Amino acid sequence: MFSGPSVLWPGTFAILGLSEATWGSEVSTPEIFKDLNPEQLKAVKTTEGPLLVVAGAGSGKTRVLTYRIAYLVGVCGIPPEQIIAVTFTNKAAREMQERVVDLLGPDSKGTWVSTFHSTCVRILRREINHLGRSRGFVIYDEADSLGTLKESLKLHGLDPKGHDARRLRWRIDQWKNAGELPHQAAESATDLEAEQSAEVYASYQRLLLDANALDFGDLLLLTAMLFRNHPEVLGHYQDRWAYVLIDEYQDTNRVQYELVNALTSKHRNLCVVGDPDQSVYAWRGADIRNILDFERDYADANVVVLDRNYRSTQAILSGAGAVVANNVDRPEKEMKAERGQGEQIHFYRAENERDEAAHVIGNIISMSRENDRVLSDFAIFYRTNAQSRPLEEELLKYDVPYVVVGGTRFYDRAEVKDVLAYLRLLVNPADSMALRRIINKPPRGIGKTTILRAEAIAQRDEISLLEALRLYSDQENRTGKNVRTFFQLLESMSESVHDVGPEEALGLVLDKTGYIRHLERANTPESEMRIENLRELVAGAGDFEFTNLEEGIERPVLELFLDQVALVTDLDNVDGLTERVSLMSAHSAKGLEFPVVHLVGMEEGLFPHAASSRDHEAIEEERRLCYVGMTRAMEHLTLTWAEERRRFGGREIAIPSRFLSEVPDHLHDGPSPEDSFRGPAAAYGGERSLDYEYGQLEPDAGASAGVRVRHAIFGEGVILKSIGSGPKQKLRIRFDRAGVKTVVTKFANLEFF
DNA sequence: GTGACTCACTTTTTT
DNA sequence: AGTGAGTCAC
Repeated sequence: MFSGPSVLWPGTFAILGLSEATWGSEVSTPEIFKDLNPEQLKAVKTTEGPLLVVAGAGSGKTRVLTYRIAYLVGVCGIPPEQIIAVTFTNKAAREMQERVVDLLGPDSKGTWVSTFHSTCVRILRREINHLGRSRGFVIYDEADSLGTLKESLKLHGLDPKGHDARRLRWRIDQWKNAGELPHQAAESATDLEAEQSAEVYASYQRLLLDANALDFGDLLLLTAMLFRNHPEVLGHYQDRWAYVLIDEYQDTNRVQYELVNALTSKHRNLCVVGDPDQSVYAWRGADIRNILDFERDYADANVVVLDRNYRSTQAILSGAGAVVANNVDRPEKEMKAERGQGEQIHFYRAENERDEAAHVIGNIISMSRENDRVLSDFAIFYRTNAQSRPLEEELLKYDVPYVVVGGTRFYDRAEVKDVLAYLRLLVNPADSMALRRIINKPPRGIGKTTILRAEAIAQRDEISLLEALRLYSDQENRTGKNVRTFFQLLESMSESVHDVGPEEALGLVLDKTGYIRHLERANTPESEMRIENLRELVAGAGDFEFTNLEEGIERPVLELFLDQVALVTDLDNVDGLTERVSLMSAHSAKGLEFPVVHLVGMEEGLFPHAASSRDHEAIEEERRLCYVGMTRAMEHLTLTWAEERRRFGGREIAIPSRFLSEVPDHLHDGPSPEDSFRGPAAAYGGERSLDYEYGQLEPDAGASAGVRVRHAIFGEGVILKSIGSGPKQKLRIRFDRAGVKTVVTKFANLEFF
C-alpha cells in the first residue's frame, strides 16, 4: 500500500529548476526519497537514456513511477508537460496522476498521464487530417465493429454468421496489433484463407472509413501510420515529450512498441516498467519479447531489478512463486518477501459452485468481524466473468455490499447504447452502425425490408445509409411517411444538440424519441431497470460535464463525452474507499492488492481455461495469470475448487486445477487436490501427464468440457459438455475432423490426453 | 412490419 | 440458463 506523505518537502517549488548538481548527490537528495530502497532510488534517479525496470509483484512499481516524475520535475527541473506516462487502464492513470499531485502539488498537472488508447485518441483528434481523414471520427466498440465486419463479409458474398465473423474479427485485430495494414496482411498471407481474410480486412477498413469510424485497433494503428508517414508530426511529439514512462511494458503489443520507439528515438529518455511473470495479454497481441528483448533493442540501457516484495507474506509469495516457477519459458527470478512468514495459504474443496460461494462468503463474513477488517479489504477473483453469479447470490443472501468489476460494461447495456447511438448519429451522420441501431427504436414502422433496400441503394450509389434512407421520404406511402417522421425527429434534435452539454443532449433525446415512454408502457421489472439505467446515464453525463468544465476545451464537451464512453471500462470506476467486497476476473485484478483474497474455480478447463489447454504457451500464460491473482493477496489467500460445477446449464465433473498441486504442501492447509481425484483422472493432474500420458476415459471420470479425447473412428476432439451421469453418461464432443457428435461414454472407448 | 416462437450457442481474459 | 438470431403467422 502506498504510504507517502501528502506534502513532500517544504517549498517544493522553490527547488523547481534546480539541477541535481546543485543539490549534490545522496546527501542533499530531498528527504522524501529516503522512503525508497537503493534499487528503487536508482530507478528514480536514472533519468537520462533508456531504462528497464523489472518490477516484480508488490515491489513498489507505482511508487517508483510517481517518484520518478516527482524527481524529474522537482529536482531536475523538467517542465511537467515534457513528461508523459502511459498506463494500460484509465484507473491506473488517474491513480498515478493523483499521487504525482500529492507529491508535487497541483502545478505538476501538466504531466500527461493516460492510457495508450486515450493518448492516441487525443493525438488523432488533432492530427488525423494528415491521413486525409476527418477529425470528427467516432470510436466503434466491439459490437459495432463486429457488425461492420459482418457487413463486409456480405460484400464478399460470404456468410456473415457466427463463428467465422468472430474469428475473422479477431484475426484483423491481431493484424492491427502487429501494426499491419490490409496490403501488408495480404503480402504476408501464405494460404488462400489468409488471402481472403486480408481482402475482407481491406473492405472492413473501407466501411469504417465510410462511417468515419475507428475501432480500438485503429486508434493505435493509425497513430503509428501518422508517425510513419509524417516525420514533422512525429518530430513535434518527440520534442514535446522528452521523458517517456511506460507502465506494464510486458503487455505492450507490436504497434505500441512501434509507437514508443518512434516517440523516444530522438531523446531516448525512455523508462519502461514491467514484469515478464505478469504478462497475461498475449491473446490480445501483447508480445512478451518487447520486454525480454529490451536490452538487445537498447544496447545502452540501464537495468534495475526490483525484487523485494513489500506486499505479501512469505507464505503467499513462496506459494505463488512455486507455481510460476513451473513455466519453462521464463527468466530465473525470485522475489524476496519483506514481510513475515504469515499464515498458510488456505485450500478449500467444495462440492459444487454453491458450496464454494457459501464457504467464501461465510469466510468473509466471519473475518470481517475481527481485526478491524473492513469490507473493502476483501476480494474474490475468478477466471471468467460468468462465475460471479453464484457468489453474488450468496452475497445478496446475507446483505453483504459488493461490487462486480468488469463483465458487462454499463455502457454496453442495450438501452444505454441505444440512446448514445442517437447522440453519435447526430454528431456524425455517417455512423451507419448507430443508425441501424436506432432506426426502429422505439418501433416507428421502419423495418427490415426498408433497411435492406436502403443498404442496397447506399452501396450502389456510394452514399451513406442515412442519405439512402432519405430518398424514401419522397414516397407517398406508409413507409415514406414513417421515414419523413424519422427525419423530422432527427432535425428537431440536431440543432439544439450541438449547443448543449451531454446531460441536456441526453435529456433531449430521451424526450423527443419517446424512449422512456416506450419503456414505461412495457411496465415490467426489466423495463424499470432499463429506465433506472438511463437515469444513471444522464446523471453520469452531468458529472462528466461538471468535471470537464474547467479543462481547456478544445472540442465540444458532448464529443469528449462520447470518446470517454468508448474508452472507459468498469474497472476504472473502482475506488477502494467504498465499503464493499470486490469481485472481478483475475485479469482485472492486475495492479491491485487486497489484504484478503479468495481465488475461486481452481479447476481444469476453467483455470487453466479449456481454450488455453491446447498449447504450451497458452498454459504458461494461464499460470502467470494465476501468479498475478495469488500475488494480489497481502495477508490471507484462499484457493477453492468445486468437484462439480454447473456450466452451460448442465452439471459437469470438475478436476482440480494443476496449479493447486504446484503449491508446495507445507505452504497450504486444507485438503490436497489429489484427494478428490476420481479414477484415472489422476493421471491428468499435472502438465507432464497432459503432454505425454494417456488414459481411458470412463463415465464420470475427467469428463469435463475442454478435455481433449481421441475416438477410434472420429479421431481427436474436445469435450463440449457432459450430459447425465453413471453408465448413461453422454458426452458432446467437437471432433476436429468429424464435427460435433454425442457419444455414450461407456461405449465410446475414449482415450484422453 | 410486428411479435411470438424455436434453436443454437455461449465462456476466456479487455483497451 | 439466458441470449440472440432466424423463422413463421398474423
